[in-house]
Amino acid sequence: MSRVPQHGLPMTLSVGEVARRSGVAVSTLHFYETKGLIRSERTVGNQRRYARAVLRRVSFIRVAQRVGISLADIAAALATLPVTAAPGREDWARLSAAWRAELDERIAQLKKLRDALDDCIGCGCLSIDRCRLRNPNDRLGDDGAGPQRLLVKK
Amino acid sequence: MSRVPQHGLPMTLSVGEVARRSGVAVSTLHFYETKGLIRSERTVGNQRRYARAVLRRVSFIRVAQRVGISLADIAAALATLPVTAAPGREDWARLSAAWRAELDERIAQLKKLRDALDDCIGCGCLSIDRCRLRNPNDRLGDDGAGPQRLLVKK
DNA sequence: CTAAGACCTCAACTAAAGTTGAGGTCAAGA
DNA sequence: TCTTGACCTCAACTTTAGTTGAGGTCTTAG
Repeated sequence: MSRVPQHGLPMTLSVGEVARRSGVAVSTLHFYETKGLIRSERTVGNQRRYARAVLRRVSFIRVAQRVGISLADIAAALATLPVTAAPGREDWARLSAAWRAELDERIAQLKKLRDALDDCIGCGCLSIDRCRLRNPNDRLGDDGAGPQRLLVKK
Repeated sequence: MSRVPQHGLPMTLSVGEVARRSGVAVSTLHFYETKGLIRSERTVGNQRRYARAVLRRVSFIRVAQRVGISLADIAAALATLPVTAAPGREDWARLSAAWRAELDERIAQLKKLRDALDDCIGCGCLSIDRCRLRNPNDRLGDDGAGPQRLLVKK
């Protein structure tokens, strides 16, 4: 594979190795690189070589995506990491904490939604215009004058 | 606005009325129609007229989208509704129950993720290759031979 | 009757997140 | 040396969920 120092860990990883270890496609790694989410050095032969830390970044990216955060936002968060060598535990912890807040919010939203749905199942009220699922701010039903507000805020 | 029978409710809604009441853009309603998510009759002058029930459908669509369900899946669910006039409460209730299951699953996933993150904040382990957040199946860390499995299953 | 505002269609455009392919280089084993 | 598999770049294509605009019709209040 690659030249390995005395002990057993290759110093750098090729794009294929990163792909295999992280589970994302090579093309995706290229893509992430164009988006500034990850970085690589090049060999004399112009091939990418990644520091092992890239695996952490990729993991972070996938986890964050899974929570529904856009690559742009993820890039912004990653940009707050020191560009210098290796981010410390506090760096990751800070980001983790930020994601945790995101997560908490999303969970809370989903729960509210689910509880509303529960009510709806009982009463069939998804078909009732004043349903609080549709109109969570307790505004009056859809025959009122104003525009109806939906949960979706986009 | 439109000709209204004795009592006060317009029988049908124009696209603009639906847009105002549902909070989605006219172009979006057109778009939903091309995707078969909603249906309309036409006036002699070729303008769309919607049954009031369309508001329910649109609400349902937005709520489902908010939960992260694709329009295609929503369309499939809506397709199980009777094409005949007005879906009854049981119809909506059935769909609601289905969504509830979806929701429950998503909430559970997010919670698992959050709990893992909690651990990570304590130990900074997002930077540690064996982190269970990255490797939830308790496979061994990233120096093992095989590909690393991520949470993201896509 | 006429002007304004709502509506119509259709095509083109956008953005996100990648994937696919063509055409060419690099590295390593037989 | 030769060939195979991994890499490289760059452009084009894909899907989802819409939005925007051009060019034209309807409807309604004044």
